[in-house]
Amino acid sequence: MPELPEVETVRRSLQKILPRIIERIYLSPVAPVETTTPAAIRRAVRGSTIQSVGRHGKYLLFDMGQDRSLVVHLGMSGRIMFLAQSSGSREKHTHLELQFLDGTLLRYIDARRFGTISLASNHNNPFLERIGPDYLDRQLTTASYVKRCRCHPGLSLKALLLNQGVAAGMGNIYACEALYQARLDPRRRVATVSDDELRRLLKAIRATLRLGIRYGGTTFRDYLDGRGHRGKMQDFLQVYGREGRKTLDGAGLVKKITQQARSTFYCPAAQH
DNA sequence: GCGATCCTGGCC
DNA sequence: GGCCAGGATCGC
Repeated sequence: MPELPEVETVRRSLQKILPRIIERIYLSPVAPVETTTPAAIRRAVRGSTIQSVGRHGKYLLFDMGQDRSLVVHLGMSGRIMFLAQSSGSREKHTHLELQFLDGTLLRYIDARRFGTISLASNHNNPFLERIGPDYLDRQLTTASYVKRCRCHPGLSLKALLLNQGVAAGMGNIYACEALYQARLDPRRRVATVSDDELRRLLKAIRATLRLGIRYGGTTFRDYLDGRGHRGKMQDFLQVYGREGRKTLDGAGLVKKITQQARSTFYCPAAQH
């Protein structure tokens, strides 16, 4: 569910309530823990202070100092909730709960369990090793982006954007939106796309992601930020979810196709 | 490169 | 009951 703008919105909402000292941790028996064990997480977390929250692509990195971070990926259905006080029982599918020294709580809820909970250090992060630079990282120059794209000549543009190894943070909604903004056909293979078009694409991607952040992300059903607020970006999408209707700006009809077993929405009249 | 797969819930 | 969903990995 959450893509870069949603994760960034969550990050910002949580940053405001930090730092806080962790007193107690609850992990559900089916918590999606990866590359480490629940016991190691309990050991690392208890008594430590969450100083700040970072983000790389769709990963949230809770910095606990001493070169240790709690890594959380929200998958398709993951949500994080900050609670000023313990209120009754935990929601169904709560997999992680941190209770802070002042009685406040942080909960990670994920029905489908496509998310990830893990531990990392600055120099050993098995997740970040696998993915490319964050799309909003200034280190990702247009020249280096074009170079990275050229490593995947056979991918369609849609698959290129969803590939987190090229650069990280795009998901299905913003990929469709960015391709519309760049006026590029999602079915085109990278090999048929010029350097100029790739530069245009990167610009469109960044503009789309920033717009998503400005509107606090896209809420279709479950997405809420750390304080329970809905996003507003769903009211500004040009193509996503508009099959058979016109693009929001009225440029043309939106068509829905399947690529990599996922829905792509685009406007054949405007994207080439 | 592409499709199946992990999992639950909501909607037709 | 079947299909779909904002993600990512694995095997062909």
